[in-house]
Amino acid sequence: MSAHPSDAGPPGPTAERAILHVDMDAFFVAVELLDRPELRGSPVIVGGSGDRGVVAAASYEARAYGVHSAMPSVRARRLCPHAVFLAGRHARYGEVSREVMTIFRSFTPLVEPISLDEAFLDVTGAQRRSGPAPGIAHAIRSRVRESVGLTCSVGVAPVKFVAKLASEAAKPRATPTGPEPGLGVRVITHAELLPFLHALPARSLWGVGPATLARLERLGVTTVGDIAAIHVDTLATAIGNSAGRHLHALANGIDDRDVEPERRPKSIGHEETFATDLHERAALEHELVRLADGVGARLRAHDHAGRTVTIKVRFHDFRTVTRSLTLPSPVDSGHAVAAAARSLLAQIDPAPGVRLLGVSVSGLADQATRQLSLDDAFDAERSGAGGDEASRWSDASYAMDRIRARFGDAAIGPASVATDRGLRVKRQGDQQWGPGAGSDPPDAAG
DNA sequence: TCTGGGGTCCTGACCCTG
DNA sequence: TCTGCAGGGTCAGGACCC
Repeated sequence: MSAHPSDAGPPGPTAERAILHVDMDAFFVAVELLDRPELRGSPVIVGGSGDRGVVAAASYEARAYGVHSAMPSVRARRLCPHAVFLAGRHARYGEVSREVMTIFRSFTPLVEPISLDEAFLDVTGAQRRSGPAPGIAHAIRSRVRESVGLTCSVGVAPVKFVAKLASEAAKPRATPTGPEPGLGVRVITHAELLPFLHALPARSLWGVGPATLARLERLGVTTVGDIAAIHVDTLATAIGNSAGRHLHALANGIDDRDVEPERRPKSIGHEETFATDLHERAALEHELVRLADGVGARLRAHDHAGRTVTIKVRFHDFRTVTRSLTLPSPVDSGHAVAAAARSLLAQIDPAPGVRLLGVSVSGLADQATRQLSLDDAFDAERSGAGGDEASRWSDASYAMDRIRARFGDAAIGPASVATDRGLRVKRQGDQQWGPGAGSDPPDAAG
């Protein structure tokens, strides 16, 4: 168990563990409606509008037509031709998300954000100050509605994954006649845990996707109750040791994972699907530099550096390959990431056509705790006090960050990402759901 | 009916080292 | 010196999540 900050207070010996899962209702769409109230009551879809885009969120009016998140935008448009398509504003959603998380933290410091629109809260200790967990759940809903103008659904349970399933059960539903309000708060007590769980379809367990479900069905398993009843070794043989034991525990209501307020990222990356496939190596290298520049900027913004550089290439037929390289010491400059990524790209023939390119860095370490490698030390000695080439690029990158902070992202960048229309800079969320309709094709390097 | 972007975790193959 | 083995690191891919 992680230490409970004194503010939350340690749970008494008889206090039942109380976990909340708070999930904003149709978050991206709800934020858009907040800013454009004239769209209320209409089918609204947030997502990529181009041929290769997907739906990020759909209003309950759009869901009534069968539209749901992750659906290709082309199909969504066919199902609901009169829907209003919005491109999505990642920065705005982040802003509202921070407001909502601040409200959560006013109830307990033990808040684990899962994404922009949902979080786990451990209110075990907070119950002494604020009363029983169901009351806290209702108070959070009211506060979010009053302060931000959005609605959310809350699940309350003794364990994390059941709290999540409970919030799902509390959500509004889309029906052909219009949105049907949900419970808002669903509480699952210790006594209700197994009956609630065992009636659910196996697919609702965290970790059961299409592939695992197919294997489970071959065992005759269709519900969570079936998973609980089957022998753990049979499950481990069918879906792998780790996953099998984990699912068996979940199905029996066992989940000792704590709410972790400070989760550190394990990798940082960018990937992008192109509006049209790229066949030329030069064009791909050009995109690679742009993506690597964005990754480097984020590494430095989080004060991280990483040793393993991975590229991901998805071909026109959706075949996807990854290539990775572990460097002797951590890097944080776009230049160093691009150099490693370029050597990996050299192993791949782009001739069949590449639809997606990605660059990521893992094996992250804090800059502050970063050890000077032997190579660094030798280089520093060879070249005097100036350090090695990598650290000079790192210094240059930090200087670039300061210029961007003052004059904007497009003020400075790698020469190879410059076009006659200015710098094409990659930033998180600027193409979240696929290339938009009429996106500019990437420029070939020249 | 065509499949985004940003992640995490797990597994298996392979290689190196003691 | 050779062989077998165990363990760790790296690499690639799959599955899953929001």
